Amino acid sequence: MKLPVCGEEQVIMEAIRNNTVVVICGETGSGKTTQVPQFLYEAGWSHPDSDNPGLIAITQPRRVAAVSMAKRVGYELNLPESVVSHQIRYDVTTSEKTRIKFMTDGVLLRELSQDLLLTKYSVIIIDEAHERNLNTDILIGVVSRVLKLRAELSREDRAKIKPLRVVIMSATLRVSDFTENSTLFTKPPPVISVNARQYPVSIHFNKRTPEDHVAEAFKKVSKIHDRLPEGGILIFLTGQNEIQHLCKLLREKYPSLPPKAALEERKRIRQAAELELKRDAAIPGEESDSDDSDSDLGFDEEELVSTKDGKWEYIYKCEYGKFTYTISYAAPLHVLPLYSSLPTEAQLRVFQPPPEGTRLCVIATNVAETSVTIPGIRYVVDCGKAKERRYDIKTGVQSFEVDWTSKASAGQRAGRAGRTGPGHCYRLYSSAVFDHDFEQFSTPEISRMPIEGVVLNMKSMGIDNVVNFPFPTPPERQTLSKAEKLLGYLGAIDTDVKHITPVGQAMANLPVTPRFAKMLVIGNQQDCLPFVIAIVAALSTEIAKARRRLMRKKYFESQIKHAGLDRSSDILKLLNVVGAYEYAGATAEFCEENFLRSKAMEEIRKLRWQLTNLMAALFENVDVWVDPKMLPPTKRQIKFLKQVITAGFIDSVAIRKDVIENGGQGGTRFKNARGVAYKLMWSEEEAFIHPGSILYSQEPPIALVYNELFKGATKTCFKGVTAIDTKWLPEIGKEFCSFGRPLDHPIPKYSEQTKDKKTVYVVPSFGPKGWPLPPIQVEMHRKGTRWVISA
DNA sequence: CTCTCCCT
Repeated sequence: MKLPVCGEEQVIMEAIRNNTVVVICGETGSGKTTQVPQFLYEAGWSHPDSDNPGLIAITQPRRVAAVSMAKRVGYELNLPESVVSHQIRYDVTTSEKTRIKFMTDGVLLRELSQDLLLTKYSVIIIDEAHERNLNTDILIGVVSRVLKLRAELSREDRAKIKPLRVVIMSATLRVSDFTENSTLFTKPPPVISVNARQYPVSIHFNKRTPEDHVAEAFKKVSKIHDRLPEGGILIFLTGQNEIQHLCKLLREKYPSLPPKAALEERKRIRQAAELELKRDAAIPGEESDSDDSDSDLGFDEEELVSTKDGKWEYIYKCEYGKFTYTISYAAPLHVLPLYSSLPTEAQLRVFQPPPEGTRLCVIATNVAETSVTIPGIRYVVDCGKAKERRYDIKTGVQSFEVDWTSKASAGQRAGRAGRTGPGHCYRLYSSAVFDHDFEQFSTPEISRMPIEGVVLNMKSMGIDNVVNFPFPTPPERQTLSKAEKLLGYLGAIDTDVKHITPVGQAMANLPVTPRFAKMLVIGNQQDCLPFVIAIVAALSTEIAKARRRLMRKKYFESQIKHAGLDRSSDILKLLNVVGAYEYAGATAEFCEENFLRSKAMEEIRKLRWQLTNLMAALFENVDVWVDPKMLPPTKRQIKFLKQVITAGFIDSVAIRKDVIENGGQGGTRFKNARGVAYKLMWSEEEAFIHPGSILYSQEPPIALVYNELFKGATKTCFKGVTAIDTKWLPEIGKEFCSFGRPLDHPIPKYSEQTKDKKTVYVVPSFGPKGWPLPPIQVEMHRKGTRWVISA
């Protein structure tokens, strides 16, 4: 079958020739991703002698897509991967012969900070723009400026610089944020719509919206499986727990062993019934009336009446009439979970055909909405909800909340049933809920996330005035200023003019979030850089594996083991884990035994290599290598590492409530951290050390820094805690500190001879709320008539 | 004691 996009080749190519920006809309299955690069290639684009000699670039939001699309196009054009290449974070196949390059959008953003004009390229195709990912949005903004620059330079010297073309591809028609945004494109770009190769999907709404969508999904899947013709079922739920629960229910009801004999029996009974009915139908007046009392499935071929002791009673209907029979088995269902933290092997099982005589039934999260396409799906069951990460920009508190998805995303989910043939989508909510409670589109990522990384990246490209940046959807002013403030605390930008500093420039060269980049640039002391790199690599990757309930004790033991000598930091515990993993030979068995996700550990390993090479390349006098037999840090190094961590999280300090209320001194004695409240810098709420932290079972520290702050069902908890010494704060957190008057006790000491220097105790106050800290000793000197604290 | 999904 010819791809729908091929019918539009003329229109698309003409539009690209006549416009610098073109938008192409076409749902999954239209073939735009694989075909548009080929149209360009075949029309001579990227050919060294042509008018547009630069490469054809296609960006993807996901690594797998970049790699597999490059393979596909290379295969279709019969060209090697040195010509149709890909580049993702850890894998490049480009060569000097490369003509078409697939890459993740993050890769192109990084290239932009090296070469703002994108001189290598003649066309940039930005795919999946409808997903509104952070990187894609930023890319569209930057590229809109590059277009103008290239156009100007090309007018001056056409022989040297050619204009750039941009193609934005979207699966939905939500493109007005791009087309009608005059700060982005002064003249609205043309929009070309391509039909999709998609079969019709009938949508069935529930009459009423149930409280418990898992129970409702169970009922619906049972009905589909019992009554409807073959075809895979895909169920959308919100998270791992729900998925595992439904898996268990369905596996109990429909054991996956295929009782072949029973299946044949069912077929035999039905055939016999049909024959008999056919014979009866020949007698006039004996036709049965086909009432469709159960039309909610949209089928009435076979109806399940009741089940008793594992016996199933069916009413079988065909064009000749109706027939009732019982059979004593439950047809097997091949039930598979699918969510992203599942090991790769488990995820790959959904692509294999289910065992003979069983029906595939995949229970998935949002992964199956965009990134994973499961073959053979004919029925979709959609709970209509999705789990979303929320981020309170003012307080920095994160939470996970389950809410209705958008109409656009419900449409995507339904579409999954129409890839191989006509399908059905059962929505476990009423059409009234859909009409009234569903937003048209999901909120773009940029409106939901902290963006200090993006802002630093823009500053490094020379964009100082980020407020004027042509965002497809501008983030809130507060989000932007929060990002600039944090970059100020980290020393990455000048606090007055908000211009990038040399340190900031160095940080921008590192492919990690600014906090972690800060830790790297200050970490090259006392031979600590390899440790800092390992810590940053681990923090940048999701490390922990979901714990199994039965193994609670063992898990706890392994936590203690991982903590090693120092038990005052969850982050140093990560360092120990990385070290132990490498020492054990980086095996999957080690991960299994120690409650780690091997996928994450491999990612950490690759990231350590990347960061190590980068640090060595970026900084003179940095001499690091990846040592698989990395020894644990010494006591002195541990202290330094904690100070480095403090610097990275200097705006995430928390102090014990009882200590603050006691003027910064003394406080209550606690045996463990259970119920011990901490005060936060940016919120009036209190927070607690999570029971999963290594610090929970010890006397809680007076002060700590945390990686993340999470709002759970009952209270707000820290994630990734490091105990710190309040004495460090006046130095590491200068911008947050002020000092009160010298204390009378202990008595100030004056230097013997000159009397123009004295050592005194002062009470520092820290943070936006002026928390009193335990007194520290400082040296003061006389300046004119006043005493000032020496630097 | 429970974590949707991605990326330099």
